[in-house]
Amino acid sequence: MSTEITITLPDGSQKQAPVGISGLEIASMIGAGLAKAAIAFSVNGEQRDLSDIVNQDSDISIFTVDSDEGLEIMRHTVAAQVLARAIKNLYPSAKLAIGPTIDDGFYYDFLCDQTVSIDDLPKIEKEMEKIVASKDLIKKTIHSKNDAIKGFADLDESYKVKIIEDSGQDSDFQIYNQGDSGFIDLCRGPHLPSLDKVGSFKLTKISGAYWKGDSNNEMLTRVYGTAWKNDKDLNKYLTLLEEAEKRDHRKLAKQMDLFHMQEEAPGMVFWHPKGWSIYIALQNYIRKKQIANGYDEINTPLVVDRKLWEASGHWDKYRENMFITEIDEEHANEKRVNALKPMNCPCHVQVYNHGLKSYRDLPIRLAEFGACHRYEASGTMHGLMRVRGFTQDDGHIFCTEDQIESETASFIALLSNIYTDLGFDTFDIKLSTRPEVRVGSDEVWDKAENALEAAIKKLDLPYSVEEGGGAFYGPKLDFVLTDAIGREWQCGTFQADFNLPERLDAEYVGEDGTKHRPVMMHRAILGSFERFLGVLIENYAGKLPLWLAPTQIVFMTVTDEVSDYASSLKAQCDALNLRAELDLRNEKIGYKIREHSTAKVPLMAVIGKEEMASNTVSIRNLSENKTDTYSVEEALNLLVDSSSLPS
RNA sequence: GCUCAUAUAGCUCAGCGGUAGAGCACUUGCUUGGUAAGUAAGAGGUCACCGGUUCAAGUCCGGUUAUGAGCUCCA
Repeated sequence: MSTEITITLPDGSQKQAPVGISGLEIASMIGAGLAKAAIAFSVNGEQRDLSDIVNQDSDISIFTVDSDEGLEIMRHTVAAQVLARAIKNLYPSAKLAIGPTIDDGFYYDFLCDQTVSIDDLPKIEKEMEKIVASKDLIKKTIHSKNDAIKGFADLDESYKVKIIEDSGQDSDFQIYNQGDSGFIDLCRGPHLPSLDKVGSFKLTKISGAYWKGDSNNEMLTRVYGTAWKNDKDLNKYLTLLEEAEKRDHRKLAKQMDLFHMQEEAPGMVFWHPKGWSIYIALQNYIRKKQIANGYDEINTPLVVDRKLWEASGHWDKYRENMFITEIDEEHANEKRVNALKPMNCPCHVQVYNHGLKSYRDLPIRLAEFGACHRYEASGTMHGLMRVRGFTQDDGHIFCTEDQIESETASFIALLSNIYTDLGFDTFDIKLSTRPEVRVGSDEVWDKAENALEAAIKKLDLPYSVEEGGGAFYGPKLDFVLTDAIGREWQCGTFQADFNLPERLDAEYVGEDGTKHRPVMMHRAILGSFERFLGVLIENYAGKLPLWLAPTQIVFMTVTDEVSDYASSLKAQCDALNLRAELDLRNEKIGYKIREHSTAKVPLMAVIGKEEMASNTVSIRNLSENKTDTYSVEEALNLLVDSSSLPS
C-alpha cells in the first residue's frame, strides 16, 4: 500500500503528500501565508474542516475568507457557534434548532421560554463579541448515532435529537466544541478552526419561524445577522441597506404625493394626480413601442362569467386566488357567478377566435393594458411591489410552431430596447424547461425549447437554464433586471402555451386547407405597471428622468413683482404640453427650492427681477445641483427636446 | 394564511389609568427676501374599529381590520 497520495489543486498543479495529511498541513505545504489565512478546505468538492485528514488521491481547494465559500463558512460559524453559544449563555433553557447561512448572512432558530425582542439584540451581540474575544479553538469529535442522541438528550436539546433521528445516518455525527467553554453543538460543519478568524458581524432582525418551516409545528425564535470579512465590508453592506430604505417607494410616494392605499381596498392603489401622471407617461411610451412593433391593442372585460374560467381551467386551478362575484339578476332563477379576471389570456383567445383565421394572418399579436385582480395572501402584499389589483402590459402572440423563434427574437429586441430607455442597461435571461407534469408532446416541447434557446443564442445574450422550471403548459423565458443599487427584479416574461389554445379551441386554417392549433405566447415586458413603477421609483430614488417626472419644471418667484412674468412662462409650457407648476407663494427662494427638491422636481426655475429684465430663465437642475441661464426660447426648446418620450 | 410588532393631528412621532402633546405641513399677519427651512399668531384629533375590566380607558384585557418584518435556504 502506498504511503503517498497525489493532491490536485484548483490550478491543476499536483503535489505528493503523505497519507493522512490534514487540510491545514496541505495549506502549509502551499505556503505559510495560506496556512495562516486558511479557514477550511474541500476534498473532491466536499467541504471539510482544516483538521480533517485526506487518505486518497484527491482534488483539493483551500478556502480563505476571501472566497465566497470561505465567507459562507465564516458566517456559518458565527451563526452555529458564536450566536448559538451566546444564546445558551444568556438563555440557558433555550433549545437550539438550526442555524444556516443565507444570502449575506445567517440566522439561528431556537425555542425560548422567554420573549426575545429586537431590544435584546445589542445584549446578544455583546455576548457574541465576548465569545469571539476568547479566541477559543473550535474542535470537533465524531460520534455514533446512539452516543450523539444520548449526549443531546442529556442536555435536553430535543431538536438536535430529532435532527439526528431523522437524518437517516447511523454514524459520523459531528459535534463541535469551543475551547473549554463547555458549549457543544451538532453541526454538519465545516467551521473556522478558531474564533479569532471570525470577521465583522451584526445582528439585524428577529422574527418567528416554524420548526422545519411547517406552520403546524411550534414557532421558534429566529435571530438574523450578517457577517463579513472585515468592518469595511460590513459597513458597505449596512450602507446598502440604508440606501435601500431611503429609496423605499412607499416612503418616496408619500413625499412625492404619488398614491395611497387604504383599509377599504387592501392591495389596491389610489393613484394621485402626480403618480398617475407617471403611470400615463409610461403607458403612452409602451403603447407607442408596441404599435411600432406589430401589436394590435385591444381591451377586454374585467368581469367574466365562470363558464369561461371553467373552460380555461382557471376555475379548477386558480379559484382561490380569484375575486368572485355573485349577481342576483331580478328575474333569473339562478344566481349568476362571475369572476374578476386574474389574467387576460382567456379573453384574448376570445378575440382571436372571433372570425376565421388563416395561416396568412399569423402571427397575430394582441396587446392589452389588462387590469387584473388576484386575491393574494394578506401577508404577501408590499406597497406597489405586490398588490391585488394591477395592470399588466400583457400581450399574446398567436403563431405557428415555426414562428416561435423569430417571435422570440423580436420580443427580446423590443424588451431590451425598452429596458435601456427606462434606465436599465443589463438584464439576465432565465430559460425554464419542461417540468415532470406537463401537457403537449415531447416533440412540441423540443421544438419550443429549441426555438427559445436558438433566439437567445442568435442575439448572443447570456442566459441560464432552469431545468424543469417551466409551467405545465410550456417553456418560458424570464427577464431579470438589476437596479441602481444592485438588486434584481424579475419583470419581463415570454411563455409558450400549448394548453390554452387547445382548451379554448383556437384554430387557424393552414396552407393545406385544414384546421390547425396555433401556439400562444404570453408575454409582458414590465410585468405590471404598479410593480414596475415601484421598481422605477426605487431605481431612480424618486429622481425620475424628465419624460417620466410628474412635474417637469416649477417656476419659483423671488418677489411678487415678477408673478406675471412667471405666469406667462408657465402658460407657454402648458401650451407645449409640458408639465409645469407655478410657485408664487410669499416665501423665500431657499424655502421654495428646498420644498421642490424634496418633491423631486427635476427642474426648478428661479424667476427674479434679473430674469424678467433680460427675458431669461435660470434653471436649477435637481440631479446636478447647478444653475444655467437661458433665453425663454432656448429654455422652451430644450424642455420640449429633453422631455419627449424616448423613440 | 401563520408568528411577532405597530395603529394618537395632513406627515413624523411623544404620552401608557385621572379634561389630548411636539416638530413639520396648513390658515392669517408681518416680512419682498436670489439658490435646501424668515417670523408671530391661529386653526386642526370619537387617540383604527367592536367589546370587556374600572368610579374613571389612547393608556389595561379580548376580538376585528389594516400596515410592517419574517415565514425557501435544513444538524
